[in-house]
Amino acid sequence: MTNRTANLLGVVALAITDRIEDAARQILSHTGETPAALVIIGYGFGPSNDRLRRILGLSHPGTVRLVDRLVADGLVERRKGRDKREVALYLTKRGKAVREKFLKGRLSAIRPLLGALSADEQESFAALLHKMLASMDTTDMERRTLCRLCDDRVCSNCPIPANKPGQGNQ
Amino acid sequence: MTNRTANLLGVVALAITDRIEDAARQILSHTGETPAALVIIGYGFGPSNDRLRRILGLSHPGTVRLVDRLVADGLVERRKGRDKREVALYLTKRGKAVREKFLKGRLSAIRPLLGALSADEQESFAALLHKMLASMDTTDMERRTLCRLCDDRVCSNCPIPANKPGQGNQ
DNA sequence: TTCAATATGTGCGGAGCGCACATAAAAGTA
DNA sequence: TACTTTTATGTGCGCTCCGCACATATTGAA
Repeated sequence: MTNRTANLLGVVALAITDRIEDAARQILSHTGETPAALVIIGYGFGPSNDRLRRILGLSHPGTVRLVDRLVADGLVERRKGRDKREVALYLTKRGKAVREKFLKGRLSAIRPLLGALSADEQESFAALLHKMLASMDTTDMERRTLCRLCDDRVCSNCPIPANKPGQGNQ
Repeated sequence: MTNRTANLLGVVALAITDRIEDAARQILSHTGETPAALVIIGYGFGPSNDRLRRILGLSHPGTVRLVDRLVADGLVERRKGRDKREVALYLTKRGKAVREKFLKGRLSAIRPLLGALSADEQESFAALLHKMLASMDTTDMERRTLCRLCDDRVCSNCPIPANKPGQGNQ
């Protein structure tokens, strides 16, 4: 009964995204793709507006306005990019702190659900999740989109590495 | 490494809700809690505005406007409730068809991810999900909120039954 | 009968986003 | 070099979804 399993997975997914959104709301004053933007920019490679847009899956103007809000909140700063056209986005000190808080909050929102499983069960569970993710055939950009809320420091042996050799850091 | 597992689960949850939202967008002309409203009302017990509100986790005015949109689209009709105050919400024929389409689309959005697992693995996976959900201690209303997108026809042995004996159907 | 509780609805505004358009810079082409 | 296309950013405008404050009608309780 794949459908039964699919339905259960749907419930867990909904429960978790609800919880993560709640956590984000308590930390940030903005919702939508704001936390994702914070995570992506926080990798420190200075993404352009356009690069950020592709990862978040937003329209271009939507991304500009999102960055506007982050700048207004003092979380992000626009620096000069490689071109005179491009901007390069970086987190401010405060932005880094908020990002940190969100990543912690996200894991804290998820962890309780795993508490019901024994250590062994958690291992099997992780292996199954890993297998599911590894089997998705996605483009490089889609992988970054999937991982737009990830805390990469706890993601050892990432099943969907967006960084292929020779591509640099993001 | 609970955090690693939590992170993996977060990615899968995000992937699935993204896919479900995409599916919903192709079927409905509205987003947000609209699909959930359709599913809940579709159980046919004629929920009041206020009851719907509590399940969806929206404000009261937000719910009124949501129902307004559904009525305008010809998916929902407001009938007389038990009081002269209450309304009783029911799906129209078209509403039922759209609900059906959404539920199918939702499962279709989730299923591919399970395709990577063998039948045995799916069984174990379902058991683990079941255990996680069963362990959550939630109120009756929170359970309905969790299950607000569920297709209850494929959910045999529900880990979080919102219907306790003697409570009727929803 | 008076007052609180319950249920619905409205006026208004804000957040988040997309479309159409404008502008600047870089890259390609004649 | 001059012209055109592509790339990257930003603006004007409006839409959707939603919440707060407020208004109204009905029910129940004192």
